[in-house]
Amino acid sequence: MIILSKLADYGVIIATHLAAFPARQVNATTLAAETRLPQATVAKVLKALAHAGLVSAARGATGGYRLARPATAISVAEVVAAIDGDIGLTQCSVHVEDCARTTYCPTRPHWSAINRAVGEALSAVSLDAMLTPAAFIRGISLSPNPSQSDEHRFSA
Amino acid sequence: MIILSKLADYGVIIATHLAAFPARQVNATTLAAETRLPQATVAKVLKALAHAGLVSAARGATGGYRLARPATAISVAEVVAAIDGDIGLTQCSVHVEDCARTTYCPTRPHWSAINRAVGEALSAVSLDAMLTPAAFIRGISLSPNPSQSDEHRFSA
DNA sequence: TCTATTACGTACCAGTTTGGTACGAATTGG
DNA sequence: CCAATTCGTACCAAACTGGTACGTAATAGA
Repeated sequence: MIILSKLADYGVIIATHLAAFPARQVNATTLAAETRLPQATVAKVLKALAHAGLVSAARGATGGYRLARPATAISVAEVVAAIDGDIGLTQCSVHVEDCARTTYCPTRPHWSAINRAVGEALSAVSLDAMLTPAAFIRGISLSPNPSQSDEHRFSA
Repeated sequence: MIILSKLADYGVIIATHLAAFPARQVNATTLAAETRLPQATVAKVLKALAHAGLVSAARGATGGYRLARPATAISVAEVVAAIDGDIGLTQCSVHVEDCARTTYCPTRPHWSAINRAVGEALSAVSLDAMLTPAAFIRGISLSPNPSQSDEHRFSA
């Protein structure tokens, strides 16, 4: 199962790329080329980020985007939420009223604890941290071919 | 955004329900009625759980399903993985080879730490724990209308 | 001040995945 | 031998995601 949508993944890549050059104002086309992402999709992601106030947009001939706040003050959770909406484990976590089993479902109250753990994991990492070498976060190999490591896959 | 698929959510509900009556062998139709879930969907979920070895299926006239292991020895993560597959934050977490940006994408190594946090959050909760009152896990209100609480929603 | 260039923002369309259903094959107890 | 029950496969519909195209707004230069 994949937790993050492609767009949310792109959003983190784009935001991190912006964080790498804080003072620069860059347009969507250039950003797309530098990140190797489709131009139109990048524009769509940037729009969502701008709407959430994470990046500021300047129009006109010399316009472009830049981060609205320092990279240390923007968490991955914010970027993901800007694109995919609030984070919730189950349907009833986000739309409580839609669940017909509200009165007797025994499992529902327990999701909140797991929900919180996920949210905190995403909130704990800032864009700035995404730029630092991975080794600073955990003992992750920086080998050229990280697929040798099992770190990226979680198996029960 | 919703992290768990509906089927995975159903899977936890069904597995928890089975855990509530450990010795009983029950068929899919009865299980569907008791959980208020569509019969055909329950059968599909049970098939996935049986395939993963979490429940044992008995065929024939007096057949049915039961947990293959004690409820304390089955984690929510296993149930989810049985239905939705391995847990991964991003596409490249599960299918590393599919990512064309492998060589220069700076964000990828960092996902593993978040991945691990999510996996541990799901692994830490057993089916047995899902049956105990929520208050034992965190200070969650047990009021008849839990929607009054904000615990279920995570906002950045 | 006008015009042309540049880029943002919105609306629309196609593909894929997920959720749900129905039918047939196999197995066991009476 | 028959009936009941489950497993397994194949199929269909709906929702969502991803991608594209077009219109609108703003600025720089003349």
